[in-house]
Amino acid sequence: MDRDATHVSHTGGTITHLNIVAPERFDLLATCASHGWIVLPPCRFDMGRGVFHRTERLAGGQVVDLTVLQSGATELAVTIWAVFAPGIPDLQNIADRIRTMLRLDEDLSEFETLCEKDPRWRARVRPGGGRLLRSPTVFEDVVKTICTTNTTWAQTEQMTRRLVTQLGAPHPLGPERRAFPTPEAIAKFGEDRLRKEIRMGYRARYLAEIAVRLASGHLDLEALRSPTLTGDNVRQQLRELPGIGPYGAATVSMLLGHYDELAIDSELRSFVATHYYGDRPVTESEIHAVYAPWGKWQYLAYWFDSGSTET
DNA sequence: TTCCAGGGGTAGA
DNA sequence: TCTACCCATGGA
Repeated sequence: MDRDATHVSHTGGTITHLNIVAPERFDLLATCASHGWIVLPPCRFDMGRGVFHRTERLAGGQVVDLTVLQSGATELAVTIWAVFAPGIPDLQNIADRIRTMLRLDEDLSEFETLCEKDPRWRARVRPGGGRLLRSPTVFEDVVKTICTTNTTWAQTEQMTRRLVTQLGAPHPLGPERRAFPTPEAIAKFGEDRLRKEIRMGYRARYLAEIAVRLASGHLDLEALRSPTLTGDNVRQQLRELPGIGPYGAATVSMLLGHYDELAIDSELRSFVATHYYGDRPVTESEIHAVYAPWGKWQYLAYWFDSGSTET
């Protein structure tokens, strides 16, 4: 938390305000529009008002609704809707999650300097660009990534929506707003119901196994945030998860801030073929050749090259 | 019907 | 390391 919070009580609940300091050149709209995750629950975005919404289940189990608005060049105004008065640990917990989701602590100055050298890229990377939206937990990013494999984006949305609607903890003042399900909730639900009710297909087995390993304490995905780990270290550990292959590992490691490897999927393959190889089929080495000059920033470079603001 | 979508696991060479 | 095949689901 960056400043003292204030809160007022009202019928049935409390509203607490919290200010968070953002880095220079931060742009909430650019960050929210940067990744398809913005349309997957529990994320919501009010484009007209520029307000980012999340429903979060805090460490103590209470569910809160959050709205984030950019109130100044380097200031974010957070409003917390709850049925209790959040204490200091709760506010710290909420601030940490927002900082993680919006990558407020990531140093992108080297990438920005590289973009500044080329007018083409300077125009492409909008002010505040580069901070790609992610989830507050590695678990949520892993689950959502598995939901993107070998399926359409529409089905990814449907699977995620059913997971949150059926398994997410509801907000006490509005049960239509739910947090992302915990590993415990998914483990308890079980593989069979994930397949039949969430319609995850063969992904049900992968998700059930990961949830059970997390819930039983045999797996700690948050440890992957350790700054001592390299991108290769992170991807190697992710590859040990069922359902996470080369694409999934590169996607999640990118979300963890390692941009040194491309996640090659049908989308990237198609983009590179169209824009660099006259629309003919391309090999992986031809794809790598396009972005290799960007070194440790190559995935981020691809992201802006493709103008990825997809939904 | 058949194909395939922001792939992954496995067997066999 | 590379290839072929299978895996659930649902839209075109």
